[in-house]
Formats: sequence, C-alpha cells, structure tokens
Amino acid sequence: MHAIPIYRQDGAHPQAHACAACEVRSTALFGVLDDAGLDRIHTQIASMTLEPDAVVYDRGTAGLAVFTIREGLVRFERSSEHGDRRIVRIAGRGDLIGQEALLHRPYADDAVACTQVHLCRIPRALVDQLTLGRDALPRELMLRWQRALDAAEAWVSDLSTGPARRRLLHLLQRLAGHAGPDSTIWLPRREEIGAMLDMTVETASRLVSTLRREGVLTLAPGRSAVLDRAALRKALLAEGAA
Amino acid sequence: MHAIPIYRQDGAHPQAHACAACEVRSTALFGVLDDAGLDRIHTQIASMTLEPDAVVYDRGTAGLAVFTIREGLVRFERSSEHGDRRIVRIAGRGDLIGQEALLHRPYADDAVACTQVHLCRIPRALVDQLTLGRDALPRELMLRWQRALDAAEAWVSDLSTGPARRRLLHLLQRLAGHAGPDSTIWLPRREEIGAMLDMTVETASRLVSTLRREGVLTLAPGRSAVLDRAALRKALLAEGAA
DNA sequence: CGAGCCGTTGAGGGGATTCAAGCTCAGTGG
DNA sequence: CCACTGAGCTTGAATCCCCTCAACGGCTCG
Repeated sequence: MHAIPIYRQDGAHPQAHACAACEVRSTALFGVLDDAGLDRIHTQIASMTLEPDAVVYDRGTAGLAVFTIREGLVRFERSSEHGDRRIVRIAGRGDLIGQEALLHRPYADDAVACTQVHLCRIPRALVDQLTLGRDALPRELMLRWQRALDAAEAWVSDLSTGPARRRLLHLLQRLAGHAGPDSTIWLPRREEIGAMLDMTVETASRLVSTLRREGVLTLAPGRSAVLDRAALRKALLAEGAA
Repeated sequence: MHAIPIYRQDGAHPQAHACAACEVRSTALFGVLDDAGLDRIHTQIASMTLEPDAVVYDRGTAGLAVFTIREGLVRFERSSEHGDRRIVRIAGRGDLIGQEALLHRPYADDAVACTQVHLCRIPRALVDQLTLGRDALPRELMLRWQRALDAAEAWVSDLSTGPARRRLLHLLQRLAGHAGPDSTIWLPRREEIGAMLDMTVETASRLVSTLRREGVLTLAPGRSAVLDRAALRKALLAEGAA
C-alpha cells in the first residue's frame, strides 16, 4: 500500500477531477493501477447519477460496461417464469456490478437503484485493455466476484431461511451495514421488503409495525428509519434462544 | 478452439494418464492451457474420490487448493448462529469449487459430497504460477466465478421462493440437469431436501410422496429416482397458472 | 434381535396468506 | 382552498399451508 494518490490530479479533463475527488477510490477497482495506466482512463469513465427505482441495466441485455457504486444502494432482481419477482442481492458503496459484461455475457439480473445512486460507468473495452499484461487487475476482479458470490450465498442463508420476523431482523442488520454512523438506514417499501424476504406486503407491514412498537425501529421521513442497534441485537439473540 | 488434446498423453507420471483420460478435460479449468504449461502440472494435481457425506473442506479453513469436480455432486452448507443449517448451492461435473483459496481467503462454506465424487485437487500455488504473464487463465477463472454467482442467485429466486411444492419441483428440475440421459437423478435425503428448501423433513416427505403418487417421480434404490420429465414440466406449469 | 436411522402418515396448532376495509399523504384540478 | 384521487401503509378476520408433536414401519447393522 502506498500513500500516493491513486488517480492523478493534474489532468485537464473534467473526469480527472471527479476521480481525484472520489470518496471510494482507495477501494475501487482501479485502486491497484499506477500512474502509467491512469492517464488514459479518465476520458473513458463516465460519472452518472440515478434516482431511486431507476434501472441501471436489464437482465439479458448484452452489457458493454461495468459499474462501480460510489454512493447508494443497488438491488438485483429476477422474475421467475411464474411472473413473481424476487430480489436476490443488494450491493452498496465500493461494490462492482455488472461484471458479467467483462465475459461478453448478458447481464444476469435487473439492476435497480434503491436510493439515489452515484455510479462510475467503466466500458468493457477499457478493462480488457488494462488487463492485458498486468496481473494485479485480474486479482482485483476476482476478489470482487468472490465478494458478490459470498453476498448471494449469505442472502440464502440469512434472508431466505426461518420465520418472517427473523428474516426481517437479518435484513435490518444488513441495511445497518450500509448506514452512516447515525444509524439512519434506508428502509425499503413494504412491497420491496416482500420481494427481498419472500413474504406479502401485509406481513412485512405487520412486522415493521411490531418492531416500531418494540423500539427497534423509528420511522423517519422519506423511506428511511433510525435503528436502535442494541435492541436489534437483543431481538436477534432472542430469535436464536427460542 | 483447437482439436489438439488438452492434456499431453505421453507423460510417464501416473497422473498424466488420469488427465488424458479425464472426461471433463475440455470444460475444465486448464482447458485453455497449451502444452508448454501442461508438462509441469500433472505431478502437482491429485485425483481424489470421496464417498457421500464426506467433507471436501470446512468453512473458515485457510484453503490451499481449489477442486475441479470430475464426477458427482457437491453441496455448499452454511449454518447460522442460530444453529440451523442451510444448503445454499450445489455444484456438479465440470464445476470449480473453493476458488476463494486463490485469493488467500478462507473457504466460504462447508463443502460436502452428495453422491460419490471424483475430484482433482489443484494447489493454489500452481494456479498462481500459471496465472503470471498469461491472460487466458484469469478469464477462465472469472467465468467460473460468474457461473457460481449465477447459480447462487438462481438458488434464491427458484429454490427459496414460493410455496413448498413449487420449490421442490424446481429442485427436481435442477437435479434433472445433473442426471444422465435415462433421467435417473440423485434424490437427496428428506432432511437434505429440508435444508435446501427451508422446510421440515415431514413436509419434504409428504410432498415427495405426493409427487410419487402423481407419477412425476419413481423411487429407485439408493437415494436415486427416475423422473418423468414431461409430468414435471406439466406440474411446474400448473404451479404458474394457479 | 434390539437399536437406530430414515421415511411415512396422522392430528393439532400456529404463522403467514388471503380478502377486505380504512388510513395517511402527496399531487391534481375544480 | 379543498374535494378528489391514487399509491402506499396499516389493521382485522378468516383461511390455509406448513410446522410441531407423535406414532409406526422398513431397513441396516452391531
């Protein structure tokens, strides 16, 4: 690890400034690149902002780019042949999404913004080009793949197992991981909770209300809420004991 | 794509013969290697056979090797802090497992043989060494990672969503994908079905019995069964219509 | 042969769904 | 300004699916 700035700050291109100011640059995909590789990339990376429920990409589309999440949450959806839709994973700040594009494969899920999202769009060709000859980048890529795989498996074991209340508590715990230090989390719509945890909106609503009455959760305006982390831990512990 | 044999057949080392005879060599990890890279590897790859319920590796262990499945099925398990265990994914012939070892990370799951399993154990150091300078291998690795990710997400959307009967039908459909042309599938124990689909053994038993009576399934000795693929399709279709 | 595991089936209860009715609140147009 | 509307959330009552508890039969194995 070096203390050298990862992205060069002397470029004239506007994106150079954006990269230099990027809050996640130390953990981002190109964190391993040196100056030699970095001069070329600013002009090809586009910074984008999406509003909640905006689509990043559609399942089945031939992808030409991967995306780094600079800020916000993105959910991955699949709908079965039966028509019902299920959220299979979420990704947050610092995560790389749409990696299947690098393999010239169609996107595997619908990717949709949960909150307002700031993304960097990285063309496939750029990664291909940087990958040749180097071996730090492939390793970095594989690391991200493994992270995604781990998240997907954890989704099965935490959010798709056991009674509804426990699944919701696990979801809150996970959302807390994406929260600021003030414990203000993004709280999904009831319908979205349903799609994440495979339950109806009514059940989701009942459970959220119960947790609110128990003091685990305090609703805040605009799809957000404040968590009592201690109470959440206690509630999760009580689940296990039973 | 070339028609050249992927593994050299003139080596004196016993593993060279095993590799030459390997049924999955065209789809295996080293399928992209040329002769130059192949001479060294035979001596380092170990062929192994495991009986059902034998452990390939344990979650949390510092892994020193990845494995290619030559034959059989392997399941990935996680147990929550509550003590209950959930199967989060299965892998079959041609799949690469334990890839996190390449990143010097502990294994993410318990990996357990479902059927009798034939594996090739590939030391991490060997892959590291072959990766340097080349770029075909990283691509091949990433492809496998993406496959695993896709499988994990499909597990959420197919096997963890909806009523018990539909989940079981989806599981059978998936097992059919690993079956021979005679439609004889490996049928998990009821307890294993429970861990895969998050249901009790009693429910699993009842549903299997029902499908047997409906003619979708015919039990065969030794944890196997014969599927009526047409009846299965019809049953799945009926699920959607309702 | 008894012990133990696995699978099956039954009866009863509970948790989640279904169906249904209000509620709040932001946006719209009279 | 305010009724009107529709989307999202909440709550209630009835139903049903699945779990729990329980008993029993087949099978392997010591």
